[in-house]
Amino acid sequence: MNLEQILDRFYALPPPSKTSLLKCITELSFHKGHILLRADKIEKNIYIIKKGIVRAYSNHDGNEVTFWFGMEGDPVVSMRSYVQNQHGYEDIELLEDCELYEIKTYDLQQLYHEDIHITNWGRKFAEHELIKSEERLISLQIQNATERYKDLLKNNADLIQRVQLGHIASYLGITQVSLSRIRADIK
Amino acid sequence: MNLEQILDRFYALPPPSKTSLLKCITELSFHKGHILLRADKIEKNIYIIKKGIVRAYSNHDGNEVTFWFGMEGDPVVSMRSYVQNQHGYEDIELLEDCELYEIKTYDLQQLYHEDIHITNWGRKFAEHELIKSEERLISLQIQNATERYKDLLKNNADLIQRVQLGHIASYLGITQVSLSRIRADIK
DNA sequence: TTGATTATTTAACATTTGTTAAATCATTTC
DNA sequence: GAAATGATTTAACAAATGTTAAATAATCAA
Repeated sequence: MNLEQILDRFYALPPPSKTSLLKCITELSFHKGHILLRADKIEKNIYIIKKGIVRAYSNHDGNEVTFWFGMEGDPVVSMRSYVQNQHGYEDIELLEDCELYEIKTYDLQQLYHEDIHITNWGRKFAEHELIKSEERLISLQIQNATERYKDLLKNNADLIQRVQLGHIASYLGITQVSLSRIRADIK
Repeated sequence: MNLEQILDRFYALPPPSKTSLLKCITELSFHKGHILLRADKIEKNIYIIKKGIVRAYSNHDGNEVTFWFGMEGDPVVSMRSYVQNQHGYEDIELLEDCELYEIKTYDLQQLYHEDIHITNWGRKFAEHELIKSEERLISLQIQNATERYKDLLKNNADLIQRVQLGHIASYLGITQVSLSRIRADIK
């Protein structure tokens, strides 16, 4: 998926606005294991994944809890930095070598006050992320671990291939031992 | 809290823009037990609570799961209707007699394409809701039920006074019996 | 290829949470 | 205020998930 297609997914920008937005964006890449965003920092950039896979995790008295995965086309954002200019709750680690688009938050915020199309793009971007967050919240609350794992198998089969099961288990809110049991049961 | 204060919480609008926005808003009230939004409908309005308390719940093979409470100052929105013009996942029920501000979504969307200040208001509104959703998501995944109940006690003591414990238990993702045990334990 | 390292599964037992039913407490209505 | 209804707690047992440790499988580097 190329950058313009990704940007259009949120909101179709007229060409001059798209040009302005593209000016804030650069490409870069990092190796597997790199920590892209840190919980204790106010992050100055947001990212979109061109290639690769990442996870967001939070430290909870000693053990890491993975609560999000990002893949090709997904935005990678410390929301608290982006929205409230405060440090966030998550570290974000690259689980593969990644190619990323980087957007400087400051430049983007400037455009939000100059170009109503880009403001609407930013609005749709947040709304899009909000829907995803709500859907995940409801699935966490309504489904049990087995159902959530089956959903993941159905909708993100490649994720399970590309990410080690310890992270998947943590994402599902269970231990790795429990996930092994679930996998054995549904065979 | 009056309406202007509530609107300003998301984004401080210049007076002419605020006037435009206020034109889309009317007041109304309903009695306890009224179903304000329905999962199977595309909702045409969004609401802000002036007075009262509501819950969002979803039906999962027979039993209701409460996944959100709204109180004074909170927006009440079927996000899937508002963002994607599709029916949502939740019914919303009034747990007390309520006074509400009603905003016609269609009028608001018009303004999003006419007035950049209102677009920024709408952007901040979504971003604000996104942060709340992410915080809840992380708390659901990181904390156990006892910790979440203690947090609720600390941050929303009045909620526990105003809402019956069956709904609170469901919101915490446990049974009412479990919640009773937790309450007995932490005494 | 082989040995070392890392990831995943399995087993045994402990703890937590769910289920059902009954008991207690609170609220409403006549 | 007594009876009836609804909400909450308690008890006993069942099911699910966690914990620890060992066994197996997969991957990597010399």
